[in-house]
Amino acid sequence: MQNSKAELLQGTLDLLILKTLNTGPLHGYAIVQSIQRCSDEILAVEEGSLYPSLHRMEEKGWISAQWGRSENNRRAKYYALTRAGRKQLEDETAIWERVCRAITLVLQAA
Amino acid sequence: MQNSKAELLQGTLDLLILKTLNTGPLHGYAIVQSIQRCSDEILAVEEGSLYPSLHRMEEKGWISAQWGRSENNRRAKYYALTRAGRKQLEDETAIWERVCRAITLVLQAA
DNA sequence: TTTCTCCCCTTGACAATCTAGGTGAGTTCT
DNA sequence: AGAACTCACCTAGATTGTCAAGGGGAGAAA
Repeated sequence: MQNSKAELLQGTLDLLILKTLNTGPLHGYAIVQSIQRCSDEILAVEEGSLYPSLHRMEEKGWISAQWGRSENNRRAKYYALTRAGRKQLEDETAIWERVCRAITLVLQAA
Repeated sequence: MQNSKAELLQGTLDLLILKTLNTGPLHGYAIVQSIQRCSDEILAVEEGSLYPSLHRMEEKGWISAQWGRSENNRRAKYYALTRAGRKQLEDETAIWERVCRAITLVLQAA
């Protein structure tokens, strides 16, 4: 419960990463920047959250990793969605929409 | 990550409870039912989550408790929003809307 | 009197995130 | 050439919130 600093909703990080990778492979550092940019600088993913999440999802087979070189000529690990990952992205998106709608309903109750 | 069973988004329980109490004092059992009903049976609050949350918020001064009798003539602890609780409700509602919008933005990105 | 529902509670496990570090390689500045 | 900075990776430990799984008592209903 920080003051007004941007935090993640627990449980949404995997979804955000999967979605970010949906447009093509990216390395970790770029994923953070992409999420931050796409969210209007509201969401800030800490590296201490990012890498454990990436490793979890790789283990589960949702993403695959491959070493390469970044645009800045630095060694970087590129992550790509697998078929299972695309399925997971669909599922989690549906769950998010469902729960988000439910919460909104409660907040709009008389 | 259950199959399709309704879960809470971590971090939203306090908000849901505060909002539910906004219309008037309720006892714990009734809070659960109210959230469930208002959310179209999507959100199910476990008692093992509810009571710790209520006690946390009482400790923080957002709600106050008072023993009474339920509609069914049973002893029940009624919780009511305090002034600080109303403020907290406002704040958390704003944060939710902000973060919810941010996530939606990411999910809608090309 | 047995059973059911209502209503309260706690303990321990678990999962996700954050804090706070650390590494190394390439680039830029002085 | 050396220093400082950025990019990009990583991990250990603490913290937090939720869930699972219990338990108890009192009123109502069978």
